[in-house]
Amino acid sequence: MIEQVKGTRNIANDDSAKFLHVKNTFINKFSDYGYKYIQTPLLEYKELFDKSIGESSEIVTKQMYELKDKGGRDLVLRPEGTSSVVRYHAEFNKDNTSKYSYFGSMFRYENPQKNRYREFNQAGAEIVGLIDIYSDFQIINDSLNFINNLLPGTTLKINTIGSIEDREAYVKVLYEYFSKNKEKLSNESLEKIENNTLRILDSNNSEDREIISNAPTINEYINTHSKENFESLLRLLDNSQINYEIDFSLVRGLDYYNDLTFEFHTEESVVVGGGGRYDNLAKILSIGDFNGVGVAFGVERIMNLLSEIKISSKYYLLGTNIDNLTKYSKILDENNINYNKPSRVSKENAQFKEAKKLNAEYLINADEDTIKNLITNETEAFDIEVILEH
RNA sequence: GUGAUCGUAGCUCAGUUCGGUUAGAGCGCCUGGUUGUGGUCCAGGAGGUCGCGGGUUCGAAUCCCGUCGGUCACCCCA
Repeated sequence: MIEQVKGTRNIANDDSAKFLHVKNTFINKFSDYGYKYIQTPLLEYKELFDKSIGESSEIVTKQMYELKDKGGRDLVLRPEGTSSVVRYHAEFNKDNTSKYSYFGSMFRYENPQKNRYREFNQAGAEIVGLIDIYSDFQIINDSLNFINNLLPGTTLKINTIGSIEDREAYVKVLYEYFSKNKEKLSNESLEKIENNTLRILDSNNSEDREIISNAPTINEYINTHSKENFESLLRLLDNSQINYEIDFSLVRGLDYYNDLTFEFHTEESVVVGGGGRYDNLAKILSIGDFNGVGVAFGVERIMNLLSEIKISSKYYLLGTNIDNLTKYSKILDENNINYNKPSRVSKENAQFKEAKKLNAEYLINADEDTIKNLITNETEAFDIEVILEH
């Protein structure tokens, strides 16, 4: 038996309807809001993510699917979507400001568990170009409208992490603080002191809790401009009656963020999406000097929280005579009626069972020239005019 | 990368402790009949490299080692 590749998923059976529901809702909503759907390649140069996500991030150091193609190029299966959108924008749309939405597979090599797979789908939106606080606001506002349509009760957590320079200064202070308190830190956190100091802050380890709670907060190191922006954004949210929770420990996994970071938490405390501002990403990639703000949702995380979606076919065409079946198919097709039918000419009882299983409303019997309402159990002579009126 | 746990029919599982005829059940599927109060019922049937590889043994679904995969947690993250 050849089994599936570890961490990949087959979207089939009950998942199919959920997947399509999430995808259609996302694309329709964001397209109504004016975001242009974009599909970028699954393959990108490794360099794109080395530079954008940052060499200190685990995504780059451990989790990328890397491959060399036959021309010797260093490629990766994309681990996230923002970098590709920004690459596209710089190449084909540089001087404009655009809203983009995307939907598709991302790849990260890590051990699978609930809500985390090696190939997973992200639904994302970006505003790239010349942007301001209103751009930040609408990414959050549009995201909340989308996610609360699927998962009511999902809430916003928000933070500002200041400029990249602020963060560098803060990391230095934090490094000194943790170095002085090394003996109180857990082994896991000790490993992070040199390369990933910031991440010690969101350790769940009980040993670390006290030392973290007394650590200097980033708040003191954030420049006044960033602070003012954050406060105006919070005012915009207040005015729109959007609830939020400020969480100073909210840092994102990707290095390119500055100022705004946010996450969406469901009632079950699952983080189904997150995003932030990335004003320096184009500069980091040396492809331009424009800004951006974006969001990404974990499609499987949303799917795992949806209750079962039942799909039904309104009409089911039944028959044990192939000529009768094809005759009725022609009539129905010509009148643009969607209907289901048996995969082959099987026994009548089996066809009837299938029609019931698929929650069909009407059963067209090609052998008897009748149509039966399966809810009221009334049978009458088949008449295409009656169907067209349904 | 680390740890726990599982893998027997399409699905859910029994059998594994303590090795022993031909590996079972329910559901689903197929055929014939029955049924128009049509999902029922009756009869028959198909379907299994016991995840894979190696080892121990007269003999392995069962014991040992390895490996692949599922689930969950840590790390990390959407």
